[in-house]
Amino acid sequence: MSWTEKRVETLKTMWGEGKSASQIAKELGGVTRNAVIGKVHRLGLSNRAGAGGNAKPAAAAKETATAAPAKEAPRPRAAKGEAAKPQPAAAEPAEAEPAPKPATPLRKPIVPAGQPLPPQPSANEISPEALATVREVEKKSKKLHLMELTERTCKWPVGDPATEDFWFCGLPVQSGKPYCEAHVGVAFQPMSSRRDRRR
DNA sequence: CCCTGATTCGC
DNA sequence: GCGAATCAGG
Repeated sequence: MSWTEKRVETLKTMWGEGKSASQIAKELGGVTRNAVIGKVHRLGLSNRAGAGGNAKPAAAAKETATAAPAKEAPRPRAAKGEAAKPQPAAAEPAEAEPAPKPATPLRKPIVPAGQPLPPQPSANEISPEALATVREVEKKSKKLHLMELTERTCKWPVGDPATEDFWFCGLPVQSGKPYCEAHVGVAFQPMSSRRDRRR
């Protein structure tokens, strides 16, 4: 497919209407959203500024270069069958989580027999609302076992690690975080009403 | 995971 | 000029 005047017209119109590149591509057919975006840029209307006068040049000057002139990153674009992969490799999500964890680290779910149970993160020390939510979610939890956890399953521990009544939430995690929405909510609580247990 | 636009560069 | 691949963010 080529960019006939008619197609370009449709593109301009839709883009002007705020339609997404993928929507436009779908409408036009025979092109991908990349093609649409590429065309949009070439037409100089990337800014979403309706055709005509561009009152907002912007575009350039981002935060890429910053204040490090000495260390210019060339970022050679690997193309088709050429060049190697300068990619820094993906990170290992299963390990190392800087996120504030509940009282029970999932480092080692196994608990030596005869040990006092670690405080249940879902038990005390959290707001009533959050607690209620967690309780709710626990019902829906997938009850996954350690080996069943993936990068995108909630790793919130539920139950007694020393018994069979132990599993991980397993619900879909919230982008990035190690937990599902509900558990992120309680895990990232700004410690405050953390009333100390008299002890 | 889904999605979005932005950019680069071989073609 | 084109657009896939990639990057970057939601």
